[in-house]
Amino acid sequence: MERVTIYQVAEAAGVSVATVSRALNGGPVAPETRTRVLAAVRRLGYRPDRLAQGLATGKSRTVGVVIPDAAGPLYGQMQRGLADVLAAAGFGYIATESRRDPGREAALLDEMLARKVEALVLVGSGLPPEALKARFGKLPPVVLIEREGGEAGVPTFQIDNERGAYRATRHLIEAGHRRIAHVRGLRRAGREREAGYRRALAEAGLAPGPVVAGDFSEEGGYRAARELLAAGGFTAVFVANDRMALGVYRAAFEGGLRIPDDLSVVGFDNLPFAAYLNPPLTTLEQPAQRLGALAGEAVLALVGGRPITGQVLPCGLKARASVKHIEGGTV
Amino acid sequence: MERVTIYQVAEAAGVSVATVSRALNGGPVAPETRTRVLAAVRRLGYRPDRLAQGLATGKSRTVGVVIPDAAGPLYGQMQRGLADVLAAAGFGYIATESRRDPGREAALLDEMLARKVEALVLVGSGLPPEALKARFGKLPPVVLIEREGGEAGVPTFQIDNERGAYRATRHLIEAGHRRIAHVRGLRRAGREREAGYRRALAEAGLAPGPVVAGDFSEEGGYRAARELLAAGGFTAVFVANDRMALGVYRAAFEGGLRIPDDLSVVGFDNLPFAAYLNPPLTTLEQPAQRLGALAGEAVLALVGGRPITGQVLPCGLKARASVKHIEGGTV
DNA sequence: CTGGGCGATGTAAGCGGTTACATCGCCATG
DNA sequence: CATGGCGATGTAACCGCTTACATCGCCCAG
Repeated sequence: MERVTIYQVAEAAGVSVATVSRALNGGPVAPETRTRVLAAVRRLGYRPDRLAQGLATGKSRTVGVVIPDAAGPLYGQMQRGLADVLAAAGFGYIATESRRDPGREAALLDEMLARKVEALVLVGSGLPPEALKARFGKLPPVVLIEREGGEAGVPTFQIDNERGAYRATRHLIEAGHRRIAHVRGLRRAGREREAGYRRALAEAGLAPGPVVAGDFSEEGGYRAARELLAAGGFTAVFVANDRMALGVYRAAFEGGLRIPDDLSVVGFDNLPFAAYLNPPLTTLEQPAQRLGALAGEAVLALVGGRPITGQVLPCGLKARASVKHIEGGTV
Repeated sequence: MERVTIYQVAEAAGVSVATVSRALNGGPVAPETRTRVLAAVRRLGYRPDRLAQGLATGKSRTVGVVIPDAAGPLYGQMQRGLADVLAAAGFGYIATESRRDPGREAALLDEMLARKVEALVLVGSGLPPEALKARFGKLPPVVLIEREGGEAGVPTFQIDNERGAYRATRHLIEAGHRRIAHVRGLRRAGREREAGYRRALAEAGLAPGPVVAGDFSEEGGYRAARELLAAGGFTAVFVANDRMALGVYRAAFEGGLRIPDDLSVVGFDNLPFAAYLNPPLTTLEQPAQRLGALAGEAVLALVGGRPITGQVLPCGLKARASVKHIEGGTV
């Protein structure tokens, strides 16, 4: 691969390499010289070597993204938002999965630091920032997405899980439900959604219905729902995510319960399938792509030395047919 | 950030930088010296700068991945397979979405080449290799996943869509169906699946039922199914992917048809929701993670100068309750 | 005893850029 | 007319690492 270097461009344009570099990076160059250089660049097909640039400047124009689990359905959207704003600014990114394994995560970070990433985007659960600081000493700027532990100067972007869950639950209450069960999720999102659920109930003077733990998977939702149905005593259930809601649908069907006539269900995430279930699932939409885009802008700000603060994004209720307005009644 | 360089390690260990480099990279070094160097490395927390290494060796230990659409549900799995084998070999990767936009794709490749990727993994549809060659001249080794145009020396890994579709259709035929409709997908996967469908039918001496075009989305499946149902004349339908199958479920329900009693359905992909639909959807499972892993191994082989050939992976039928065994009858 | 060979190590030249500093005209000013 | 200042450009050092080549002991064979 006969790479074209800046020297060849310099020679072709009849100037020095310094001038070529300046012409390319907006340094002080006579307009006429600049066009000559650019012409040579084009003619030769010159493309600056990012590695060499990085070595010389200490900047790699790369950001590292660490995510617990890339298989999540919303991750794709988030990544898209992030990638777009970064790419527009000429930044590349390297992304990797931590699999929720601290050792693995540390190794990934090590590798990223070796590649001189200019910023780190940490998504979801993982090593707490203090642990990182202890292990790695000085770190490049960090942006957190849906992750705890953002101190001052570490912008955190997240979905308002608590408020979303609150809205979901309120939606059920307003539909006339008085006994509302909950299938809980995992980790922080799970806790926050449960909190919102409880707040809505408390505010309405209602006792929390049965609450059972799930693991965010279809199977987990299914098992949780069976447990719930065995107990009975509720007319609606707020499920911490759509995948589990699917399991709930299944358990309800097997139990001979019709949704929403016998049981109303609200999910969370608004996955693509939600609108096409039978009945269509009422759920909360997460602005995942926007979350990614905001994080990307935060990265750019931080890299540019501008301070920036995080944000909590609301999620919107998608009311569909899985919730029934009732007068009374109990499973 | 006071980076520790190889010079500091050399000084601390009382050797020259060359020796440090050799000790680290398995060059000829006296055992005693090596331990001394490694001790210094540990003590100082030295971490080689990948950029500088890359510049010096011409190798970046990075591979570039281009994918049309990262939001696809199977992409996460594929990426996991790929990332794992790459990471185990000390390779990082930069991934980006082309959005099926040739201009964008070309720009991405340009950026990757500038970063001196040692190999390219091209996923799904995109610029044909000849176009790439014309635009970029010499390219690093390329591995194709689910993409056309692999010539000699360009290993291609793909799912056996045709055979999968054939199996799906056979499954319906064996269940007694004689009039089998098809909701077609897009691009190559769509064409291949349709081909398998037609082959199974032809082989069984059956006429292809109504075939209507879909776009792989729930909505597309829904619309296609409505069109199909308006025509009628079939007892089963093979849908080119699970998401569209969901739309078919919806249309069937709205049309008052019960699945599988009035209509049998087979999908493709085995997305997580498939097993939890009502009824559970019979579909074909794609070994996406394995596909990624194989591609990763191919990259490693190519980078190591070993030739390697592509592979076509079969997909397995997950028989579930959306198909009914029948004696006769027509919608 | 001496020269050759070999393994361990050091020296220094790149890799392809950026950039501090020096140089060089040229023009306005005193 | 000499001088200072300024914009455009060139020179060369440096970023952190790898590696070809030189050097240096040391051991063994002649």
